[in-house]
Amino acid sequence: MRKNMPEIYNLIQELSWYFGNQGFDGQCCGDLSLVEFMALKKVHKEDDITIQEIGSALNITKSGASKVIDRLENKAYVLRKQSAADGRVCCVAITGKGIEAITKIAERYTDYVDGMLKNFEPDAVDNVKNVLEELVNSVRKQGFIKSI
Amino acid sequence: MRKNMPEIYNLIQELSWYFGNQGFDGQCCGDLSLVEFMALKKVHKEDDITIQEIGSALNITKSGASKVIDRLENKAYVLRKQSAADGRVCCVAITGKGIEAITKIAERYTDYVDGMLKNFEPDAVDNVKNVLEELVNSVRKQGFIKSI
DNA sequence: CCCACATAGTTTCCACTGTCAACTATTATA
DNA sequence: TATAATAGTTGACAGTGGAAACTATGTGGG
Repeated sequence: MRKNMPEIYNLIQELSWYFGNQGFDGQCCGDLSLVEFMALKKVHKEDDITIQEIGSALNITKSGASKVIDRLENKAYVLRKQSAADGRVCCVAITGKGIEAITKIAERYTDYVDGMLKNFEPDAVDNVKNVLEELVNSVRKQGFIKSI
Repeated sequence: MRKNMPEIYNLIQELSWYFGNQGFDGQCCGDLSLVEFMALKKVHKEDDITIQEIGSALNITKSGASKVIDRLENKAYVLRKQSAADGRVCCVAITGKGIEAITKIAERYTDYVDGMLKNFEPDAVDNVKNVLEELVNSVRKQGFIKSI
């Protein structure tokens, strides 16, 4: 095992706790839970995304994904429409209200991050961004941690 | 709003998703959920910690914390004992089995992190560690994100 | 062209979680 | 000593996601 790895793991896990479900009392903003918000972000980034794609992006089953989308649809943040190419496929699209919600929440988080880094020099901020980009690239490449 | 903040926030959130509850299908290792594991880590770091301290460290209610400790105690990973100084206070201590479990899980995560960083030069690894330390110090200072 | 099979999504049943509020037990205070 | 404050537990409850069965649509071999 290489040097520093246990420390790095502990640091990532602690940081993640603050940005995870427990970080904000179950509601990330208004009426959205964290999964709902993450799913909404996916839909925002990739319009006409399918249920399964959402599920695998978030590491939940298609059954779970279907329910997350149910909730988002009930709140009028997304719309389901049948794919023209394949009648089985359900294309999910974000609504104006959805974009509004996502924007507001992202602002709130960004404020929080801004507060975190308020004493960082511009160079240090750039370095933070670069490190995080490299870490995120790595986790994307590795995929989710497999449970035993 | 300063430059890079939205990007940094998005990167942290994506990274956190991989290390959060969804990152490993609800079970982080063997028979522990993520909250249970985080609570166990707290107990390990600070022996004779109280229920409320665990709750506030993890941002859950004392009721929730009590149940997490219930589960850990049923699995024989921790022990409850009454405080000698104050009969109301419940000191929680980790057992040998608990230490074993925590060690095994930490190893698994550390392997994963090691895989993430396998192509990083030693200097880059040090830089990652420093950045994460600074970020964690910042979140500790700011505390949990308040929901609206 | 039809039937078997594959695939996308939904639904039902279920177990797990954490909160709220009420409760018990203990300690502090006036 | 009576009252209030505090630590922790418990019961009722709602939210959540998984497994498996189900529906509906598409595909391919005969």
